[in-house]
Amino acid sequence: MTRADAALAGPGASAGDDQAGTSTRDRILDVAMDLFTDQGFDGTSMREIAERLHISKAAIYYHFASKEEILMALHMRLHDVGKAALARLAGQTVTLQAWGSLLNELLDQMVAQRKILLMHERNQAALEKLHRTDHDDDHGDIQQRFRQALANPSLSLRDRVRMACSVGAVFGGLLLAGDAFDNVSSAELGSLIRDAVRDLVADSSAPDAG
Amino acid sequence: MTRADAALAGPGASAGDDQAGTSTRDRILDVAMDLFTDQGFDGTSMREIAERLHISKAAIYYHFASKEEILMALHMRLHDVGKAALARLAGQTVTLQAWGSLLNELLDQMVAQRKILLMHERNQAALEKLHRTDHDDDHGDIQQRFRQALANPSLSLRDRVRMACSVGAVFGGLLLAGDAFDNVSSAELGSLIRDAVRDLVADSSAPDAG
DNA sequence: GTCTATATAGGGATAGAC
DNA sequence: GTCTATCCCTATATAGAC
Repeated sequence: MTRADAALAGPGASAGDDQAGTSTRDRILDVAMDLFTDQGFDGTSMREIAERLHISKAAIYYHFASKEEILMALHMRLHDVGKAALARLAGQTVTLQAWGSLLNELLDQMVAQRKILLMHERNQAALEKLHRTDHDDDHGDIQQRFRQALANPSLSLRDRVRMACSVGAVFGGLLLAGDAFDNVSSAELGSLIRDAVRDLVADSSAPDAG
Repeated sequence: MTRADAALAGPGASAGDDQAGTSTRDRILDVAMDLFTDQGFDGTSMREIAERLHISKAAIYYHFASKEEILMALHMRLHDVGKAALARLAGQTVTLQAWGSLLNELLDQMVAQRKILLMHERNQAALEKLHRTDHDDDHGDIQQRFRQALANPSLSLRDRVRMACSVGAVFGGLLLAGDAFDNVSSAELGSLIRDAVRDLVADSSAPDAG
């Protein structure tokens, strides 16, 4: 019996660490995150992960039952962050203003987690497949909820487009620049993006769209 | 000898078509675009593409020498669009205002090409590998130029972040909503995104950042 | 906890008939 | 221009020794 069998049940701590990694498990996750981001999930083999850590392929299977379980563990690192915030929105209609303040609250965490955010953005296909396979998870997926809000017919089209644009703006500021903003402090980058988002969700009254 | 040998030399017309596809070659590209978007490049096999078209795997190899050549052909569909516009920026420093008007010009085309834009966003890893392999192309890559502009030290950090955010906003408005905006006309969606971008690049004078 | 095999499957690509 | 059949490689995952 391997550790991987119990891995799904109790994740323990280690979720928030970034440099982390005294444990082999965390080091596997860190390396996998980098490789999945650069080469994609399908473009990365267990052999590559093992080689970079100077361990064997089978050693990884001691910690994770499958390659997909590695991806799932990485997904959970991010998912837990937005979970609480998104729960607040359950049931109620999300206005543009509410959206802005939610984004405002989440921004610091998004800046901190931008590496894993990038991994998500670049592995949408693999992550969707994961969600289709494991439909035993009761987690209302974040993206799904997000799209529900954007489809809400009680909001004006203008506001819904603004909501989508504002999230895109955050992603753009964090991820689109490549390494151009790597030397910028998280606080400063967060502050600048915050200002930009504010301009997008500030209601200068809807002009014509309904 | 197969057609695939000549495919790299002369692409012919067919680049701008969207529903297109009387020719087998175009139908292959259309199907591949959808599958690459949904399942990822690596997650899609030649067998799947062939099956959906009710032709054989080998039939595809008559039109394309490799799977990567299909991806490259799709890449070119989008690349040609931004090429001309980006050429204007060569050499000169790109201000936030110039960035805004460039984006403004490109927006209609981006709306029209949003399907292929989404395919690009979701297959970054495969596309980068493509560019690493084929370094015989003289095309200054779009993303590369874009990141150069964002790294330009003669611009304030604030403006550079705004530039990244504004592009992200366009992507967000076009792609992040899933199918929520599918029923919206291109003209209206474009107009709403345009307004959002204007708010981001409008200079209300830089506050403190340098 | 980590190793060396190995089973098994699937993918990309080619050959050659029609 | 499309087919069938096949080659070859790499990947995931497992078995079992240490």
